[in-house]
Formats: sequence, C-alpha cells, structure tokens
Amino acid sequence: MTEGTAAPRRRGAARSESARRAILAATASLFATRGYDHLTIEGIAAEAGVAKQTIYRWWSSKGSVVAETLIEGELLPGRFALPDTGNLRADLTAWLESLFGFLGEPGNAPLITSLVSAAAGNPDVGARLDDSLGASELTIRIRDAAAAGEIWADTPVQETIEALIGAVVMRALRGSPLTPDASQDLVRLLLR
Amino acid sequence: MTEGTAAPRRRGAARSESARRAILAATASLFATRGYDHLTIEGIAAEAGVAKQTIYRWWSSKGSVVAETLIEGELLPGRFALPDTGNLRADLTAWLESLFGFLGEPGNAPLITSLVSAAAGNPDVGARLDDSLGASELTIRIRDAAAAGEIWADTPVQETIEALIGAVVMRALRGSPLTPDASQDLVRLLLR
DNA sequence: CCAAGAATACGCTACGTTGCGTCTCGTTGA
DNA sequence: TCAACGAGACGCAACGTAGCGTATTCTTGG
Repeated sequence: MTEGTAAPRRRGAARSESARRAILAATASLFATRGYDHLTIEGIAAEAGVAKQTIYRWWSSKGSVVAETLIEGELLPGRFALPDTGNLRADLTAWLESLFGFLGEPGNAPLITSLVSAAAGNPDVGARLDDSLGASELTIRIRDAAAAGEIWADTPVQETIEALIGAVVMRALRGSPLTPDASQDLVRLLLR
Repeated sequence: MTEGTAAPRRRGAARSESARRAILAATASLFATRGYDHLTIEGIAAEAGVAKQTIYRWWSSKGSVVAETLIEGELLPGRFALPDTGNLRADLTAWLESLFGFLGEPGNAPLITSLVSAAAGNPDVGARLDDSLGASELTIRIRDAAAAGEIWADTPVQETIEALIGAVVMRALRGSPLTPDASQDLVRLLLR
C-alpha cells in the first residue's frame, strides 16, 4: 500500500536514501510555495537534482509522493498532536486553537486547501492527512471520555470527529474569517 | 463575477444559446463520468460539438464552466433544498438524509469528492457548491430558530453550519460507511 | 581469497502524447 | 454588416516510457 518504502534486500545497487530524502524535501518545498496543482514530477526531479525516472521507479503518482512527504512530517509541523491534560474540553480547545492559528498565518490556508484537494484525489493522502491532524488520538480520547462519563455517554464518536475536522476543513476551504471564540464555541457546541 | 452570462447587445451575430447549453450539458456529463481532474476544455468542446475558442470566449477557466454548470442545476439534483415543516430538527434530519442517501448511491460519492476538489481550487465553485447544498437556507433557519428559542439562543450559527456541511464533506472524502442513524445523531449532537 | 559476472539503481537524454491558451481563417446568422 | 461561430494550427509545458552508460552491490567459481 504505502509506496516508496524500503525494498527487500536483493542483489544490485541499493536504493539511494539520499535521493529519496532529496525528493521528499523538494516535494515539501515546492508544495508549500506553489500548491498541489502546480506541483509537477519534473519540477520535483529538477529541484531534487534527480532523474524523473527515479521518481517513477518508486512512486506511481504525484499523490503517492505527497502522501509519503506527509508521513515523513515534512509538510505539516508536528504540533497538531492532541494535548493530554486530563481535561478533554480544554485539550480540544487548545488543539483547535493551534489548528486555527496555523490556518491564520499567511500562506498556510492555501497549503491546507491544497492538501484537501490532494486528499480528494488520493485516499492515501486523505488517511495520512487525518493522521497528521491527530484524528486517531481524537477518537481514543473522545471514546474514553464518553466511557468515563466526562461527556455525554451517548456521544456519537464518529460523527463528532467528522464534524470537528470537517469544520476545520471548511474554514480552510472557504477562507472564512477566524473569530477569536471559534475554538471555544465549537467545543461547547459539540461536547454539549 | 459570474462569467458566461448575457452579453451587451451590439451589432453582429448574437451569442448562441444552443452552444452555451451544449457546453454546460457536456460539462455535466463529462464531470459525472470522468471527474473534475480528468475534465478538459478540449474534451468539453468535442463532446459539445463546439470550437475551443467558443468556450474561451465566454469563460476564463475550467472552474468557471463548472461553477456555471452547477448554478444551472445540471450537476446536482435540486432536491437538496432544506424542507420547511416548522420543525428545524426534523427538517435538518431530512436534509441530511437526502444528502447521505445521495452519497450512498453508487457513483455519487466520487462526484461530490470531485466537486470538493474543484471547490478547493476555485472559490467560485465553492460558493456555488454551498448554495447547491442549501447553505443559505441553513443559515436563515438556524438563526431564526435560535432567535425564536426553538434551539439554544447562544448557538454559534456559523460554526454549526460549518460542522454540518463539513461532516457531509468528510463522509464524501473518506468514503466512510453510512450508518443508518448518522443523520439523527448529527442533528442531536449539534442541536442538543 | 578475490576477480568475473549478474543484477539493479542512478543520471541523462530523447521520444510521442495530451492538454493548454492563443491565433488565424472562412462561414454564418441576427 | 460584423461579431459569433466551426475548424484547426501553433508553441508550450508536463506527462509517462524507453534506452544509454556508469556506479554499486551481491553471487559465484577458479
């Protein structure tokens, strides 16, 4: 499934790790500056100082390269992990605030928009994007909080998460202004 | 702003309405079968039996043509209007159910995914897509319901709508299975 | 033990294809 | 009469594939 990862050890020259790193770095850099749809394989190859065929040898599409770049953590900062202070509402609010804060910095909204577009065309990117935004921790925390009685026991976990991330995605897509209370309001809205 | 609409009355031949209709119909048909990123101006022209220049004369981009096709109602059925029985929760549930139902029919999820992708790259398409999904009625109804005390008076209208549509978009993007209670759960979650 | 050989990755260059957006052409129609 | 139309050629960019010579690495056999 995940392309571009280590090959089984056989004869012949080994895969060049430096080429792989250069490709991912070039992808991250070009993606950030030009966006997903202006990203080209030839552009990546040129920026990375690598032959086009070296990309095609290991990845089947632009989306695959982007997905792996995302996995490698070169596209989004790692700061979107959900904090764990024991207070779910506070943690969620902080998490949303860091996301909205990121969206508010100039140039970042188009980056997320581009990532959503990439996710629309490539499920692998979608899954990795969810991961990068902290969806898995979200699931665990909300489920546990419901079980522990910290929030309404019948909270529909899946729907809550989709509404949360969906709201963030919509903000990015529409570029709607970020009200200062958005994070608090959203958490209050969704966690009763 | 809205391209492709009436020209100022001058000398010479008038704009061909049949060409315009053929272009929009071809766009709708190709979009539905091949998706947004495989949609090409040359393909539309060929399918419509029209010269490429006739498209470029009236629209500036692929996105513009798609946006107008959306306005014309040729891409999405008109059935996503929010019903008005006086009971907001019931109306929202019905609205969500028709959306989720549409998403569940084979071939429709990719259509929405493609539309989201188109919206990501073209704000005009985004705005029209919101319209087609009934966002404006949503705003009015939720605001009125809050004012009338039918729902919590402090309901953050903008956040609620973004969470609602965002949840639908996430379903389409992730292709997650549609649980039968999803609509009810979502409405209960957001409207307390 | 170590050279020969096989297998593979790499950079490079070139090719045919597709779609872009622009630009003439005659022709047609209000 | 003159702009809109169809047809289609043009240069450009990027696609994905192929073949080349070179470098690297494992396997084999004298």
